[in-house]
Amino acid sequence: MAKRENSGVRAPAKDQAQASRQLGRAAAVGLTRERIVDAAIDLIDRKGLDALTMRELSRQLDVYPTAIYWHIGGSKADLFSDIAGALTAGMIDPEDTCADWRDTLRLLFRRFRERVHRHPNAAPLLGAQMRSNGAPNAPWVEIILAALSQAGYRDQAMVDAFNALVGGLVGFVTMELAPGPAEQTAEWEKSFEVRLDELDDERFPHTRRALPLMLNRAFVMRWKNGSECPLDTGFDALLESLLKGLELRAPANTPP
Amino acid sequence: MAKRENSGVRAPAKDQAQASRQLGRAAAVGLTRERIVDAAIDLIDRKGLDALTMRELSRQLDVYPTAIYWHIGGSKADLFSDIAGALTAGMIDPEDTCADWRDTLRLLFRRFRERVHRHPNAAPLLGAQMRSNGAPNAPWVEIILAALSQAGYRDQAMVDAFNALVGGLVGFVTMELAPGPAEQTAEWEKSFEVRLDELDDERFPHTRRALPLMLNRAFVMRWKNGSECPLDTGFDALLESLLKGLELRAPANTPP
DNA sequence: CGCACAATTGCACAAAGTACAATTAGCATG
DNA sequence: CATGCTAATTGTACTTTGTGCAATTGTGCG
Repeated sequence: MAKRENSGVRAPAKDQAQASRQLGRAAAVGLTRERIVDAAIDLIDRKGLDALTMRELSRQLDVYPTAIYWHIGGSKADLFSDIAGALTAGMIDPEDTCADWRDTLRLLFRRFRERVHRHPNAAPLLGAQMRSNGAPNAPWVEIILAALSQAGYRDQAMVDAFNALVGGLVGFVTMELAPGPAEQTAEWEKSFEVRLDELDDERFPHTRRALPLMLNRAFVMRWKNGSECPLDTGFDALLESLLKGLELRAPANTPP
Repeated sequence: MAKRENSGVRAPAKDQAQASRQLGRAAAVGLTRERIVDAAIDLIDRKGLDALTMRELSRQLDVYPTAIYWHIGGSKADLFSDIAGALTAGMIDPEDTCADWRDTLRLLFRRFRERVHRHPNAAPLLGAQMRSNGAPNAPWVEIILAALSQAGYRDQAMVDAFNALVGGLVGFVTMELAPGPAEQTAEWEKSFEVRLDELDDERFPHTRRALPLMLNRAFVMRWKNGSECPLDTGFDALLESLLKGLELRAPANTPP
């Protein structure tokens, strides 16, 4: 089932520069893939990813749910794809390269993280979509590869380094913004502090010592979302350590 | 709504060492949190995360859906929590430490990845659950912190390094195993190769060159799942680079 | 003017999460 | 052995969601 064959009537082309002709409220004509995706992102930002239902989305657009399907094609998954595409589109422009490959990568991934943090509720989509939007021509792929080439990487080692960078850094952000089991606050914090006191000083000395610094500021030790409590310095540590490591492990060393 | 107050009858204690007394098929007595979670994991392994519905699960257990609720408490999210807990439980035993802190971390994260790869369909749960299962006493937290201490890290720098390690490596595995927009194969591969030929050699020279090595072996350039096409060497590159970087950026250097 | 097609309405259904009351099973106690 | 009390489960029923499909309207072109 769900075989998406090119059956007769297809969704309109993506680049229809539709005349947004004057419309009273949102009646007969408007409703583009773009408008749908924008509304979807807005909805996700305001009410969370779970609140994005076809019906609610259609309500926002003042249309019937099935009208949306006509534009985005088959299924809700397609909408997700479009959303992920819209969020990553134009994230990087190919001219943003520095003399030093390290600076190029810093710029690239810092900007990526900053952009994702602007839509924290949509983060799960991005992480999931990292498996092939089918865009081998993404400009940032070329940028990363060029930087790695400059660092002295070739062939398989270059691909490995690429995966290390993308998987590690994008993965970090995905986890940082990962949604949790919904709502818990006061009662939860309480039970956490209780377990804190139960911490065996013999078996967990380091954990015990570091705990004040880790509460809500480290993975597994937090109950707040990464958008409320960002892990800025952790991300920097990952980025800088990774760059340092890549530099030293490069087949041809290039001192700063 | 969904306020989970301690209202009267609660779910049974987690440690009920229930006598699994002899039961014909699965009628009156059996049905433990443990049995439910096991069946859920089995279902996820066989049919994917989306196939885990309360109704299907209840069918597997030969019970009514609501019987499950009685055991796991309130909602499906709680079941997810339990599953994530069961998957990570006993992953590491506290005695697994090596003389060199680098070896300790290698052992820890390699084993983590291996364990997650045994249940690839459940990977999204793990990533999401990395935000506080409410387990500050997880043995592996202590192990990591101890290793970092051995490496010369203290206080905030230690926490940052902790986040870098966990976020980067766990994030990598999460992304590696991220599920995609379901089914696409032949038709897809075709359109991918077409875009390959369209790749502008002027603008994307590195991408073009590396492409044969990257097809299904690099993020964004693959359509297969990470369980079909694991990114082994990429993970190793991340792990080793990160360790190298952490070593060199440690407040107090410790040569190998 | 009318016809083909783009865009949307309106309905309808199956599947899923889960609340709620009724019922049974199992054990401790009088 | 009857009698409760609570643990465990059965039935039922309601709501929300994704989505298929036929009917309907709007719109530009010959």
